[in-house]
Amino acid sequence: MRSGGSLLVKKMAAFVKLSEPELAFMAEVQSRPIHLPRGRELVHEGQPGQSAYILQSGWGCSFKLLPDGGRQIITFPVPGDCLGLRSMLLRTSDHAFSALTDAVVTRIESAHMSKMFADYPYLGAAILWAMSRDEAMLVEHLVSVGRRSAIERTAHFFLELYDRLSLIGLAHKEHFSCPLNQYVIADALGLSTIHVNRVLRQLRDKKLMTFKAQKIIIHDLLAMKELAGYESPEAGIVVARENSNFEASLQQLSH
Amino acid sequence: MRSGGSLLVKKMAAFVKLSEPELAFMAEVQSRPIHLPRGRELVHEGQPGQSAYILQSGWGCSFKLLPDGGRQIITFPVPGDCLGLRSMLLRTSDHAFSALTDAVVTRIESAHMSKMFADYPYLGAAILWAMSRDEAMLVEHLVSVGRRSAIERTAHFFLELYDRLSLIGLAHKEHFSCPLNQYVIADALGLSTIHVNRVLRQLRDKKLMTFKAQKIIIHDLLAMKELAGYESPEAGIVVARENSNFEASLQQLSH
DNA sequence: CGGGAGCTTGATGGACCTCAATCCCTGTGG
DNA sequence: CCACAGGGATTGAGGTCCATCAAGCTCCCG
Repeated sequence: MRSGGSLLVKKMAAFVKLSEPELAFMAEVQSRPIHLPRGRELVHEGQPGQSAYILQSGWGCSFKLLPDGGRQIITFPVPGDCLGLRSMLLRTSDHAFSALTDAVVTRIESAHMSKMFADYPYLGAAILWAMSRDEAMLVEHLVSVGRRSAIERTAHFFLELYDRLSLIGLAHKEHFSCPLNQYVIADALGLSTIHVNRVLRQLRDKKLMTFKAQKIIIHDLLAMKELAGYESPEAGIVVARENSNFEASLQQLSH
Repeated sequence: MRSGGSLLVKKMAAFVKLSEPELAFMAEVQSRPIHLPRGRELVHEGQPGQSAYILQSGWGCSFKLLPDGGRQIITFPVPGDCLGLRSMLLRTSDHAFSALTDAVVTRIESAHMSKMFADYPYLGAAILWAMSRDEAMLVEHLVSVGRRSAIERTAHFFLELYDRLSLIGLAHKEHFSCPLNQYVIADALGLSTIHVNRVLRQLRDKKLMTFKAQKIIIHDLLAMKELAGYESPEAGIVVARENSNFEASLQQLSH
């Protein structure tokens, strides 16, 4: 796998094809790999002066804690995802990030990030696209928690995960490995652990999907989508490149 | 009120002080005002080829509909807020926007938006800051719906609204006008109308706040925050300007 | 063999939803 | 000036979904 950003680049390539210098730049701006043991908190809520990170391998979760000890998981970053882009602009991080498995990240200094916007506008556009995509997922998550029943919500969650992992080549046919336990799933979906367990059994009984031994098998993709009201995200738009300025890249997006 | 963007500029000024040319640019890129009658849908879900808009006056809601007829309201844009920034980058809008009162918006073409990033990096940074701020509110919304009880959630919602309106000068002391009805509040908070009504009565009985005749009066701000577990957002960071490139603006943010 | 992490199942209760009805206010038209 | 309609707020009764409490299970690892 070539140097620059590996899985992130793979994901971004669904949006815009990157040139050799851009790939080189992506490789150059990343710190050497930082290894996180399972359970390590990389970013704390309220921590000031953040950099951004790229998750290279392993899974994590970003979350907020409540005064009563409750926890809401915002998203589960998987390899190729960016962390903390938002906290670069807000002064402090508004949420925490913690590794769910042993993981590897690389850091990107905010100075490099701004150089990227200035000198490699296509990269900047691609990052904005990735941010928008994440935000769209966040919206969908809100819809789930606000308006979908426990079983719809759970089905929707795994379908989304399936699509995300497919994009970076970590899902094969209708199965993929998933190192989450029922506790963290509950905290993501706004349910109790026990109810998550019951819902998973329902899904199994309905022969829709099975979650066992860190493996997800989707038995009936169509019926799952039907149940969850799931719509696949738009396929990526590979932007044709005629010149390399940011203006053009955004303009093309709107046509 | 001077030309360029009025309330949006006022909001952005909490982040970075804008120069005369920047203000002029902001004024120039906006279309003439578009008047929307109450109830008009400006953007439909799935509509392709979006522009961004600035809401100049009136209130609206952005939302997603579900197959079963349910609706999840994502946010209530108020004057000075941007609409549809995200849908400029994703090919289609992932949610709808509808005017809740008679409203006025101006449009910004995506070509202008890219020119802004290229030629007025401070403006670009300010827009990214505004996007990040919106996303942080979205996260907080998710936390509310996922993990807070109905009364906490409701209290939190009005406190956030209070802070947002204060920022643009639309709240005075502890009261502000609020053209929402219990139906839309329910759809935002993931509750039924009836339950919203009961919760509002509880808040009234506890002498925390009153919602009557389109007016919110917060009687006990401290107790409200205590109940909701509410934290005010960081005060804006007014970035000192030494030069006008994007790199510097981002660098300064991280210190 | 013991212990711990995670999964599973049952019983009970509560928060919130649904259905149904009434009330209030405002605008409208005869 | 009053009747009426309609949007919105309010209240009650009953039911459901999901949380909480409590226990037992399985598997892995020391």
